[in-house]
Amino acid sequence: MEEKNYSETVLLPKTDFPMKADLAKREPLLLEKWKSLNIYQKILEKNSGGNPFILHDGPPYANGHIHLGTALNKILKDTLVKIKSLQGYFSPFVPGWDCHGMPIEHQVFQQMGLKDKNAVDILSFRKKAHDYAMKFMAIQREEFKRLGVFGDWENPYLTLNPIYEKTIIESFGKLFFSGYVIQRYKPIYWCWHCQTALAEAEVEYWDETSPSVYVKFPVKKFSATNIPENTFVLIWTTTPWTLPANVAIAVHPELEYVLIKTPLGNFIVAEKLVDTICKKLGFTYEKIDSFSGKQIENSLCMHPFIEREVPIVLAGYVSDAEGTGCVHTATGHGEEDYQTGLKYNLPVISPVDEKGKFTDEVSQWKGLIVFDADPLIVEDLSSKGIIIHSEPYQHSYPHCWRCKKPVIFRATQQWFLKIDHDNLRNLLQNEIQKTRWIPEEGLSRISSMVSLRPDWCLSRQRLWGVALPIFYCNNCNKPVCNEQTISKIADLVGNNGSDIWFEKTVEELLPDGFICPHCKSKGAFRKEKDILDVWFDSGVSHLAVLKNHPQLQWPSDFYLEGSDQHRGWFQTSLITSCAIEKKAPFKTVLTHGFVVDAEGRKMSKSLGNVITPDQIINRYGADILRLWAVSENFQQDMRISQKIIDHLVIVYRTLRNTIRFMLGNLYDFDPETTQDIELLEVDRWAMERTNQLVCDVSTFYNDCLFHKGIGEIFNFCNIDMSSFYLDYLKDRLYTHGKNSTVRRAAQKTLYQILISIVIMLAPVLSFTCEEAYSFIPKRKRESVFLESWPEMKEPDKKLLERWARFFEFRKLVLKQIEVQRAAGSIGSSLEVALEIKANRENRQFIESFSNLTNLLMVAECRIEDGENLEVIAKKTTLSKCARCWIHHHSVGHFSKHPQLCEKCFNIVEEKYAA
RNA sequence: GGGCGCAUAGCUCAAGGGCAGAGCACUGUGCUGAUAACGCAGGGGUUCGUGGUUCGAAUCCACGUGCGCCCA
Repeated sequence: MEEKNYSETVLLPKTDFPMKADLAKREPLLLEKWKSLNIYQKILEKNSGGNPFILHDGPPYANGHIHLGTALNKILKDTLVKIKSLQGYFSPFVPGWDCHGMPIEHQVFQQMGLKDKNAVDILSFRKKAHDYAMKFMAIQREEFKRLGVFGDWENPYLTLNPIYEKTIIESFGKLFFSGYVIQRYKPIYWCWHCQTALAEAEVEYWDETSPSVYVKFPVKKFSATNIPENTFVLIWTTTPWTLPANVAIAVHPELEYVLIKTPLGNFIVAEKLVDTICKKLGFTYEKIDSFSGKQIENSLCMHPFIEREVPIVLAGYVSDAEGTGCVHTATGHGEEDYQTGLKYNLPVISPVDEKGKFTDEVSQWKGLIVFDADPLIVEDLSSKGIIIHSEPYQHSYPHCWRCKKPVIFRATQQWFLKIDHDNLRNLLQNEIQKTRWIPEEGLSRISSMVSLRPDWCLSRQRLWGVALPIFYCNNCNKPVCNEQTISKIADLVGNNGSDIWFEKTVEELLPDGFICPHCKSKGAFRKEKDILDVWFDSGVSHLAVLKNHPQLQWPSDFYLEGSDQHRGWFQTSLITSCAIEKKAPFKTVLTHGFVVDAEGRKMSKSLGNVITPDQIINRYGADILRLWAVSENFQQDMRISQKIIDHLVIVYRTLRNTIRFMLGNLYDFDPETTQDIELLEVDRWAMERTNQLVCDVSTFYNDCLFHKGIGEIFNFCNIDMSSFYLDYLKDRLYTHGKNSTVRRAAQKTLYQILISIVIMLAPVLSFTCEEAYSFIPKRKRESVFLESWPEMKEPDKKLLERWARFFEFRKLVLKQIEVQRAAGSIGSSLEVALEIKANRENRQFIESFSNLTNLLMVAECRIEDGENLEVIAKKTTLSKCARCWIHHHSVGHFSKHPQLCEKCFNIVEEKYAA
């Protein structure tokens, strides 16, 4: 018999949506499309009447290329904004950059080959720093666009824009006027050789040998017990030159201290260190008494060689690992000492000038560089019996990164924002409570930080930033900052940029005829030399951006940053906002973890485990990177590795193929003509399952559980669609009449499902969904992003439960088929004849499904009464239809087409007739 | 050293006192009309470790280990 080729009579899928994604090549084309469409503005126009959803972008630093962390952050923001936009919210996204600050200053310094900061021409330096920041802003902007992030890229906010800088000045002014800003001494790293302040990052640590000394402080008043005459607290230090600045002795509240009697007098030291000390000093001792550190708090000693009372204070950082357990405290020469000093209201003494020389206050060693004075101090005090032991000591010590000389801590005047002024700290805490933190741990994290945080030091001794808008009267030396001066400077800066402070003279910066508000002098003034901490720049972004941009509003709905910003931007924003507006600038704050490698270690050059965004984009496409960003739970650390990427590529292919299959079967579909077509029960199941999916995904997305949303979509495509519904539909789509109800009903269902999936995936797989969308017939908006979110309908639970039971039954059937397949008796399930034995209830259930053989994709299904439920699979005896491949008793009944079943015979006849 | 987290199959994640589960990967296999595609089945676990509470612990508690963020 002649084998006819019926393939050409079968309605196979057709689509130009390629199976191979080729994202690295195709994505740039879609970027072009979005650009020419002006998609960002179109979306805003579409949603102009919708409720606003304002996500305020935290500004990345305009230095270097983006890394996976910055990419992750922007992708998450973009995904959320796209979801909200599709849901109809008016959701403008104004990206920003942090442009001032030290890293750029460093880079420019190196580029210019400069050695001495004091010799720099400030204005030409700032011009270069400006250009540097703008260059990297432009680079990062292109990199963010390449990720498929939508936003107002042509009008980003930059902390170096004059209009932004104006807000910085005005905000500082407001804080100053309401009393938040104060000036106070604080120790900072200081290089006496370069005569400059150093930032933490400009200090290098390496080993150095210093004189370590044991110094006795006579006790004047003791709070714990009665003590004998001639009692001393013994301290230990490796910086003898700081002894003149000693203002206190710190002990640990929980440590045990002892009073011992020795040939050299009675000493108080930590109990654990007694033996070591006495051995080192070469004397025997007798223990007289003991007490906790807490008990001796507020005792008084005398400074050993200066007329000064020295209290005993408590500090948690005191340890009994070495020394004496009693810590020499010089508030002007150490950060910890300084913090302790703030708690106990100790004076800040720092008798050292900018050249590292002792001032007049230290008459014995005045004019000597402190390190040169060290041996003299040791010699002199030893001879007086004040130092009772000294020896060289090797330890890690900070050095200037430029001249490599050991640095000192030196107290200088700095400006602070007082956290406890006007009940600010409590307001911060209240606003923290009112904010929604995702994950919830964020609340306790920031709350505990705020409860302990010190005042905010606003001044920096640097070049690249906004100058502190403060003058000093040359007559009374008092700082001057009021409405008049701020108003003038704000205008000047707003019109000319912050360089104006360095360009103009004091007279030009001050209002005409300005009189010192303190001493009424009309005389000369001088400018503050320090600039504002860059964290202040970004900390007022909510004011500079949300209040000035016509499409935005204050406060914002959402902040979304890495978890490190609990200390950084969240806090600085909250502080400026609460101090100025008495309210938080955000309603919800979401944090994500950090990008780490396969083993959970952070990425670093030294570990050699760095993966860059462009490596992934160039090889796999931005959609793969976007899929990664939302596939893991970003509230924890985010792992990435080749293995993970390979896995994502497979996930992507599955999603793409599912979409492609649906598209391929809709090539001749027109939703207009099928409105009255009635769905089969299985189609209604698919629709209800889709309803359920839309509800679940929407809920997950709204809770920012993107990975769960994506997981739901993936499982739906994989399990509900690929494994069952699509496989089952092939017969209806391929072999039934082109316009038959069963085929059109299938298409009508597929069309709805496809649109739902493509829209819900678009915020993540933006490129792929945009591409796929353009192939959906009769859906001719310019972009998938101009669509609306699928309608959330309550799914028909009863129907879904009925079908869940059907799938249990199907599983049983599949298992039996596999048994036969393994035995070699059958191949395709279409060859299977099922013999089912079922009790009444089960039988009724199974028989309630029409077209059971189609649903199970088998040839025959015979049901008999039996116990419970039993399925046996056998090979069918029926003949296979050459066209639809279904085994059917009608095959062979038609002499004209002896290989066809009745259904196919009719279709083929009709076709040939037509 | 301190604060806040995290640790479940090779990978990404569920289960929050009651039989440790899904998808992918892997292995076997079917189909050849989604074809560099698709279907079916299978193997795979010291739930980071130690101790405790409990009839019962991946789950609650304590200690420890490793990792991350922040601080010192």
